[in-house]
Amino acid sequence: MTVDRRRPPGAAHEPRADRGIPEATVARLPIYLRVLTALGEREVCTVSSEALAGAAGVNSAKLRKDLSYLGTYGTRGVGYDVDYLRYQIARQIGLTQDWPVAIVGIGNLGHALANYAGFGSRGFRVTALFDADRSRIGEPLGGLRIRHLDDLDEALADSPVSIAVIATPAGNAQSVCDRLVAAGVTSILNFAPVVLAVPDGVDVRKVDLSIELQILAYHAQRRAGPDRALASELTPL
Amino acid sequence: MTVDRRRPPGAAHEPRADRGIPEATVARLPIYLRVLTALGEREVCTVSSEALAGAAGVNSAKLRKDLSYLGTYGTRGVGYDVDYLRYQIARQIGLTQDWPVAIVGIGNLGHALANYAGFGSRGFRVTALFDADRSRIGEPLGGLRIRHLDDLDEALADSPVSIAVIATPAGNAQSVCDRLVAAGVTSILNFAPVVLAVPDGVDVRKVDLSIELQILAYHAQRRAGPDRALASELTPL
DNA sequence: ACGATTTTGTTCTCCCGTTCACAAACTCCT
DNA sequence: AGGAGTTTGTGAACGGGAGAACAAAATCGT
Repeated sequence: MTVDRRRPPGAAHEPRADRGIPEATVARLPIYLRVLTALGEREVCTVSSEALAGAAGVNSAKLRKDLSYLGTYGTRGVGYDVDYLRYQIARQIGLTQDWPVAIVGIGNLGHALANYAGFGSRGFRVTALFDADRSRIGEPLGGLRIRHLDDLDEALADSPVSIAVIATPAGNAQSVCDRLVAAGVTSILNFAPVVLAVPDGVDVRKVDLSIELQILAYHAQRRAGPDRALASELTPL
Repeated sequence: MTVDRRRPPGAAHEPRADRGIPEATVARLPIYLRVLTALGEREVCTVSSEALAGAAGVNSAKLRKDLSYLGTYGTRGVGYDVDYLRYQIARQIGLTQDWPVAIVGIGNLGHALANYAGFGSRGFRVTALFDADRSRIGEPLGGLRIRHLDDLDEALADSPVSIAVIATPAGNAQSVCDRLVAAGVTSILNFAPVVLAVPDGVDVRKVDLSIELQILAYHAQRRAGPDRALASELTPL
C-alpha cells in the first residue's frame, strides 16, 4: 500500500515547535491511526473530526485538540485528508521505521503472541524468541527458532532490539527484565503479573488480565449491590 | 488459605459512608491486593505505607489516600495489618464472591486465556467457551467443551455470567459484543483491536497489544530522535 | 462578489488526580 | 507516667486533562 505524503491543498504546515505531546494524547493516537486505516481501505478520502471521533469513541473537541499537538493538518469547513493524516500520525508515533521485537517466555501466551499476525502488520516484527526451558530450544515458531535465555546477551548484541515483551511466569519476570535492560532494551511490554523495577530511561507498560478483570468486577458489584440493597429496602414498603 | 477478618486492636472502623471510590484508585487496588498476598505468603503480619507503596511502585502518600477511601484500616505508628487489609480490599473489589466468566473466540489467544491458571486463581472461574468455527465445537479445553456462538443465548440463560472476554478477530467483535449484551452480560474485556459500541450500563475494558507497542515506540523514538538531532547539530562545531 | 454554511483550531473553565506537608495517634523506652 | 520516635490520615496547593464554546477559515450557492 502506498502512502500519500502530499499535503492536501488547503492544509497548513509545520509539525509544531514543542515536540512534547501529552501522554493522554499519545495513548489515543494509535486508535485514530487504526480508524484512519480502516477508512482508507474503504476509499474514504476526507473525514470530519466529528466522524473520526465517533469511530474512535471520543469527544470531537478532544480529538481536534489531540491532532492540534501534531500540527495543523485539517482544513476548516472540510475536515482531514485521511491518507495524509494517517501518515502524519504514523510518523509521529515512529511507525515509519520498523521495530524489531523480542519475546521472552514462550508458554501459552508467548506462543499466541509469536503467532499473532496483527503483530507484524504495522511496524513491528518479531525477531527473537527466548525461553528458559531447555527442552524447547530450537523449536520453530512463526519462522523463528526458540533460543535459550542464556543466549539473550549474545543474540541481542548481534541484532539489537529496543522493544521486548515479557511473557514469563511472575517469578522470573524481574530477572528476565534485568537481563533485557543489561542487553540494551529500553522499552518493555510486561504480561507477567508483577511490578517491574527498572532504571531511569527504561519504559515499562504492563498488560494484566487479572487486574482488568478485577476492575470489571468492582463495577459489576457496584451495579449489582445497590439494586440488591434497594430491593431489600423497598420490600418493607 | 484462611482469611483473618478480625479487626486488629488499634485500627478504627467503618468502610465509609460515600461508597464512591475514584477510578484511579480502583485501578490500583488490585496491585495492592497482589502485593499483600505475596507478603502474607511470606508470613509478614504488618506493613507500612512506605513499604507497601514501594512494592507496588507508587508514592506512599497516594497509597495512603487510596486506602483511606476504603476506611481507616491502618494504625498510626504501626502500619497496616496484612491479612486484614487484604480482606478489606478483596471485599471492596468484590472478590469475596466467585465470578463466572465466558470466553468468546478460541483462537491462539482465547486458547491461551482458557488455559491461563492465574485466571481462576482468585475469584474468577471460566464457565463457558464459545467459537464461531463449527469444526471446533465439542473440543475439550481446560475442563470445558467449546460451544457454538449460536448457543450463546441458551447457554447464558442456563448459567448467567456478567463478565465475558472477547478474543475474536476484529471483524466479529462488535457482533459478538451485541450478542453478549443481549444475553445479559454487563462487563466485557475486549482483546479485539476495535472500539466497541455498547449501551449505557455496560462496562468495557480493552487490552490492545498493538496500541501498547505503539505507545512504547513513540517514547523509544523520542529517546532516540533528540540524540540523533543533537549529534548532527553538534558535528558542525 | 458575497453571504450562508460547515468545520477546524483554540481559549477558558472545571474537575480529577497527584504530591507535599503536618497534625493526630500509636508504640516503645526509661 | 511521660517523652521520643514512627506512621497514618488528610487538608491544601498544584498540574494536567476533558469538554463547552467561539472565532477564524474554508467551501458552496446564487
